[in-house]
Amino acid sequence: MSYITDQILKSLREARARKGFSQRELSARSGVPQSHISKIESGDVDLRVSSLIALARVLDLELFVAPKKSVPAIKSIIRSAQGHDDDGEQVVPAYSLDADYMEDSADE
Amino acid sequence: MSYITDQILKSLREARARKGFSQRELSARSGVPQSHISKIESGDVDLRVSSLIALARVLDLELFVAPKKSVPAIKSIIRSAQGHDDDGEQVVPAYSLDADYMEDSADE
DNA sequence: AAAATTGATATATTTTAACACATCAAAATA
DNA sequence: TATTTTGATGTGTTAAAATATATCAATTTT
Repeated sequence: MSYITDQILKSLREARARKGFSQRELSARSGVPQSHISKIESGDVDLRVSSLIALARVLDLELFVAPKKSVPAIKSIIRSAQGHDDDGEQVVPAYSLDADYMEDSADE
Repeated sequence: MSYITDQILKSLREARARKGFSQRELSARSGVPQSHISKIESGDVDLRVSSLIALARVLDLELFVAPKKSVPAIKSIIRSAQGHDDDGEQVVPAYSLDADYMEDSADE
């Protein structure tokens, strides 16, 4: 179903979205072809570590290996790192007072 | 020089050592050929993510992606996780009172 | 409405990881 | 010291990642 971890997959997709990169832009910056990025993000390719690192680099992510037992603590750290702004990049605002987009909407 | 991160490489080697597995035993448990493990540990192969995950699994490690800025905190957690025992597996004792091995020794 | 951008998908080719071996010197064990 | 185990290395084969390139429907933008 997916050669890669859900955590990694999710992080890649979200990080790209957060940066506002299209697959083509990420491709240009990382050197990985857009068609390949698409396959990677959909999880149906067993990519090489170098490819993963190349993408992570551009997305300001780092690849790791950690003892299983320290996973919960690490996930908590990651959560807070992405959560509220803190030295962070431009955090896309969930809403904006002077905007006139969003006629109406619901979820997320 | 090395397709993979130093952190990952080091973790793989140390985890195997900690568990007292030979490359052949790790091979048997993970399904990755011994000859390949050797190449991987010496860092001159751009392995696939599935291989890395297979090895990590056996070594009680997990593969991750984290925001660069949270790296220091994570490394600190990892350090303490490997450091002193804490719910940990069998931690190989540095010395033992009723043992008659180790005529003499020094470091580590 | 027209134009541009986006993610997904397809094909053909090249590159290389992964495999199954087998061998070897060095280190550990008997 | 003889034996076993270890990590490293090599060869040939196979499977699949990675590439370049092109296309397409669906959005998004102008």
